[in-house]
Amino acid sequence: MLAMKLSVRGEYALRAMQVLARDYQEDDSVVRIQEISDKQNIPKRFLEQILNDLKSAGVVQSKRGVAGGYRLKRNPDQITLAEIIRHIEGPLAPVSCVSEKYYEKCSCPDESRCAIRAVMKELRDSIVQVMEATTLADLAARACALEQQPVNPHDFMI
Amino acid sequence: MLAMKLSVRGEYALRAMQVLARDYQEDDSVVRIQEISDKQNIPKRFLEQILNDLKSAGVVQSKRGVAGGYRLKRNPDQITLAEIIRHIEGPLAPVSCVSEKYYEKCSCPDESRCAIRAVMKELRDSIVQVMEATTLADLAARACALEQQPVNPHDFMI
DNA sequence: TCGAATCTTGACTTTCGGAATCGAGATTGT
DNA sequence: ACAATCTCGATTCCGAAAGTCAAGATTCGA
Repeated sequence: MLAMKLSVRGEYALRAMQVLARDYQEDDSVVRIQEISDKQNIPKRFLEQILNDLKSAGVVQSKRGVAGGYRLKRNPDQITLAEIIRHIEGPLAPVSCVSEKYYEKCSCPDESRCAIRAVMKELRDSIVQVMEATTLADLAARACALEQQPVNPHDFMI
Repeated sequence: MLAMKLSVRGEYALRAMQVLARDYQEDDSVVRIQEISDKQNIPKRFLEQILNDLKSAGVVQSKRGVAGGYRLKRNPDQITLAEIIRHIEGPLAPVSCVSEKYYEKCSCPDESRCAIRAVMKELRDSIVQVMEATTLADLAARACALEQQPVNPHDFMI
């Protein structure tokens, strides 16, 4: 019951893309869906849906048949977390009356003078800031760095 | 279908608290639930629930009977948006594996070395930052300022 | 050419929580 | 006493998220 949470779907998408980012090579090597599913504990059928969405969004491409699988369509440093989440879940804005492209009127009496809306816009900006600034390449790099470290759960216990 | 959205419940809570903040006086004047409901287009019965939650959370207090109603329990500058949302909706973290008080293990293979988690923690921090920095007094002040301005929808069209 | 491994597509089911409603009760001021 | 108000718990309603399924299309290797 988190206030402003990412859906499971969105989380899976990020985790799957992280796998592809780490396996990314210039040639056209692909990763099987089963492998992603195994590595990340994601239900395979569900993952299919997600990868399909990301395919039509132009984030990944696929290869069918026996040696088939998925790969990123662009270099990992050209794909931001914001792009992924926007395709999988929709706008990043916390309320739809501050969304750029998916604006919807809210039920408050005077939106143009709504102070809450002004604050929500600030919030939106700082969310977008983080998500646009982080690319899949960043993610892969951080994952590598973390792997070098000794196991110490408390390092990341917040 | 917003990615990291506030629930309607949370939005109503903020709007209701804004009303109380603007009406706040040192004496113990109260605002009827009906009045809040009217001003903000919030279903009355639903608002009752919300105000009750905020009452047991110590944010508002109530007075029963004919001249009854609600008022803030503390000065508006002592109540942050974070506090309200946390009581109404729960932790502000985008994924529960980065929540301070409501931590839950996630399904990823190695949480202590999860790069996504590290980014989500950053995101969490910037959300918390905005929400803790804003008090109901700020909200009321901004609302006042906005009311002085001429109507110009595009000023706030994002 | 056949068959196995893989992606493709769309529909389907299930589960769950958010949103909203309701009724009966308790309290207070006049 | 009575009317206005808050109080509390139960209940309904609904849609979306999460997960499942079946049949089909494509590719590669034997």
